[in-house]
Amino acid sequence: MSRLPQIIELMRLCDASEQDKTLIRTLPWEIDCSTKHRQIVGLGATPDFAFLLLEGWAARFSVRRNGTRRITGFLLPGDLSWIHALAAAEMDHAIVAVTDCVYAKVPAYALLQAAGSSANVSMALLRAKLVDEAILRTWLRNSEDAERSVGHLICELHARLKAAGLAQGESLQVPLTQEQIGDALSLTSVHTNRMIRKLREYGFITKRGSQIKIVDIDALRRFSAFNPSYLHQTL
Amino acid sequence: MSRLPQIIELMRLCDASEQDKTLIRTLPWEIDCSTKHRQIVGLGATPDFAFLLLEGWAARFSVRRNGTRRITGFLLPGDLSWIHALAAAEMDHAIVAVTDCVYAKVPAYALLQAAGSSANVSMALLRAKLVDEAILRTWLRNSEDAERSVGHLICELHARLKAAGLAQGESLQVPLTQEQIGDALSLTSVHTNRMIRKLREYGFITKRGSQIKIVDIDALRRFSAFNPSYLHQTL
DNA sequence: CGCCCTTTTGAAGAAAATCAAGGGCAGTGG
DNA sequence: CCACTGCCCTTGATTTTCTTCAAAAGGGCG
Repeated sequence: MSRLPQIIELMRLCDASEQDKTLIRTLPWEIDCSTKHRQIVGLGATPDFAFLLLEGWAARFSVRRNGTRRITGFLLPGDLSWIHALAAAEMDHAIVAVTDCVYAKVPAYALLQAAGSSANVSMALLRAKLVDEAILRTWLRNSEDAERSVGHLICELHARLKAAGLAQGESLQVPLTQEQIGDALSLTSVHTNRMIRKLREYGFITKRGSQIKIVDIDALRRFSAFNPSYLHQTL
Repeated sequence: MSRLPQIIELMRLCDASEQDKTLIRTLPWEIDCSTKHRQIVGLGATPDFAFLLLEGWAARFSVRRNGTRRITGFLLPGDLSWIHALAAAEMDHAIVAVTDCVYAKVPAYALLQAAGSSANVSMALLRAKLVDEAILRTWLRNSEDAERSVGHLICELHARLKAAGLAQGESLQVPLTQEQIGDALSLTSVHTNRMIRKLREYGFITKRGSQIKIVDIDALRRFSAFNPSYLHQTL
């Protein structure tokens, strides 16, 4: 399983010199996996490893006191979660497998050392964090209108999957239930369903099972006020 | 104006050695100020300096296409904004002065260099970022109920002001209009007003002008599901 | 086939937005 | 010193959006 070096997110984000690439390639790691719905990193845990998702989807997940859930972010293949590990801090949320997942665990000390010895590597981590933060801000900003929120999420997932080489053209595989989409947007599953139907009625998307096809991406992006620049994709 | 070294956020966040302290103290900086409502860092700008707020309040600010605003974070005295500068990235939002402000601009290259030469300094930046992110996540999670959201924001501001030595006991000065609070919580000013009234009626707070007194902080925190641990305050 | 999970639809109710109009207060200028 | 002005807060009435409750209809898999 020598896939890690090929897909590691870091390389997408820095002008890695050969030296940096070697540094990343020689990071120690350990492959692990999780079945659907299992918690990968628990609330309150202090992980001693950075977490690189290789296959499957995961979500950052909180439970409110009243029992409702809130998803505060999706992790797609290639995404890295490292800040709690490097800062030796307790998780303020959990990471849960949305589908069966395969992931690599990179020891925090090793990543810290790599970052300390290469400005490019720490810059790459920084840029990844910038994007994480921009996504969170965008989720906050989006709470404008339910149909646009759903549209925006589809645009975000499409752009991120495409950058990771996981979307064919304007089609994407979204292994989320409408309840999970609702948990991410603070909508009920019933209302989420109606908003998705509206997007279909408007002619923005078609859908077969979990396969979504964006019919007119420019129109959907305009409708949802989606501007991909905040994702800082260097494609 | 040699206040910078005393209040710099970094020192609160790392076990700074004498060497680190010297490193921080000798950072170059430039004092600047802004009047109320003026934009300090614009959308789309690529700031070449980190921004340390010394006096006054500022807000991270986006405008939706329909003209409504969204505040995605408040900057209080002692808060540092650096990631866009260090990553040389365009701002995906603006920073606006809520009140008249005094702030220090620390050149990005100097901060980058300091972080590169001290693991403690970069760890401090990391921990500050962890808190920023946790606050964003918490704002997302809070969209549960308007009265609790207002209560939670009051608790957050109180905890942060207290940590910065800017709150006397359970009283705090909040120089925000109800419209701005609404912009931060995605509520209209009318509804924000009603929710604040409810908090008063419930006996959680009293208010005279912009001075808020929390009558029973444990009760308000319980009501609003506020748990200060995500702020990682080391007090 | 039958079961469970998810999607879909309907109807009623709650939460928040919108529209509209006063009222308080601080600052300004006559 | 008082009227005027602008900004913000406050309250009421109405409408929209979203939730809640309920039930039926796929759809994949043992």
